[in-house]
Amino acid sequence: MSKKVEILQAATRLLAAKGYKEASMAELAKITSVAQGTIFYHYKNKEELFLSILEAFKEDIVAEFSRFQEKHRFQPGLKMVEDVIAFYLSMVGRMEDRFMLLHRHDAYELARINATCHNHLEAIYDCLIDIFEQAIINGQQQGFIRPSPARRTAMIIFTMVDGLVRFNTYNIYDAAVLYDELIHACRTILQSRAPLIRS
Amino acid sequence: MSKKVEILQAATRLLAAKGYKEASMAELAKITSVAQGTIFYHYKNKEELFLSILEAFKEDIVAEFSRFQEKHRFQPGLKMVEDVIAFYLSMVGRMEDRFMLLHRHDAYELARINATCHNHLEAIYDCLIDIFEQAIINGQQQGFIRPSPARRTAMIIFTMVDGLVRFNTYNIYDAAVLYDELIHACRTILQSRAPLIRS
DNA sequence: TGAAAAACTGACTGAGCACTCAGTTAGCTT
DNA sequence: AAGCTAACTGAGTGCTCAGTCAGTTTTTCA
Repeated sequence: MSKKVEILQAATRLLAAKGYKEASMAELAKITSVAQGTIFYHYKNKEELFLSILEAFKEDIVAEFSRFQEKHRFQPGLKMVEDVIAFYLSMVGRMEDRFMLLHRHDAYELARINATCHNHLEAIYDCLIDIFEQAIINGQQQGFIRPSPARRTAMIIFTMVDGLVRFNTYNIYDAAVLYDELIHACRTILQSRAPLIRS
Repeated sequence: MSKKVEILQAATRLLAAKGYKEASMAELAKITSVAQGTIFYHYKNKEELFLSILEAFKEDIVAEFSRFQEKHRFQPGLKMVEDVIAFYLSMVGRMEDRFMLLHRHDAYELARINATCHNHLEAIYDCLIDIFEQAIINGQQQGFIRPSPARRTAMIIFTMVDGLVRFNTYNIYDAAVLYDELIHACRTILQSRAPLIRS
């Protein structure tokens, strides 16, 4: 593996664990057994390195989405709700570092002044929500999921699932306890035949 | 107002806006028109200042909770769902800085090695979730809300509402668009009489 | 094989940082 | 007014940091 890729991967881990400002280039150099100068040979500066991490994340997320689409296109019924949540959680597990990065403020702060960063973030979130949206549209076509604006419903479901992940990361509550409750809540929101009672 | 309180308030704003590491004591001194030494006269170090901010937040949140309890104890029906969400969102608006701080990683990182910080955070989250839990228990007693483990349901609702706030903070999506969808989803999850269909 | 290009090195720099401390000022008591 | 304490000052200290650069090693390819 090239030094450039090694640096990128180590940087992902380090920046996720410590945050942008706390992670130092000296430590990154030490971890990758490389001189500090080498890092700056491959990446103009710390910011560009950070953007490269985001870009690689974006590409991997998009690839995950295709993978999901192939697997789950013909999955019938509400079982799909569990599946899509399980898929999302497994993805979080496989890309723990990057989801940690996504839960930090560094990227959003940079996005305010850097269009590239903003675009990467937008693409990542669009893709994450696409996963839920596709499942909802699929379920609606089959009649298992009640009609609703699929995109917005997907965003609601996404915030619920992501909230669980966050609880887990923050280490304040045991998120595992909430898993069944979450599935149940999602089913309730989505399923057809449950009459809507407005008070 | 005493210099000590002025420093605390300015620090809250600065740390919320910039994050723990990015916010410098020199800038804080400049903002409050005070010598750097003055800050360290009142607060032993940056960490103690940060803990003081969290402590003040905790106290204010607890006070908000009593305020809410008095106002909403006898609110009937599912209207309460809108009310509790509106109350939460108004609270976020009134204490924007501190909720921003709560959405950063700084506090959770410190909580890992500092018990005081962990306790403050736990107390804050407990209180925030209490607001939703109380409303749910209330609704369940009146028969408007289906029986369920109130605490866990409250946590689910909390993550949804907090997710909306986060979307808004992150500036990636227009969160306002989701408000009606959120209320609708919460009602669906909570209301009685909607039969539970397990596939 | 030799020369050009690419990859890599690490000592160095200047800026910014949290925190200190010897000294000054303001407020309070008697 | 005198004496004491609490509040405040800001230049100074030692340290860490991102980024540089002149020089060395490795790779490429004709």
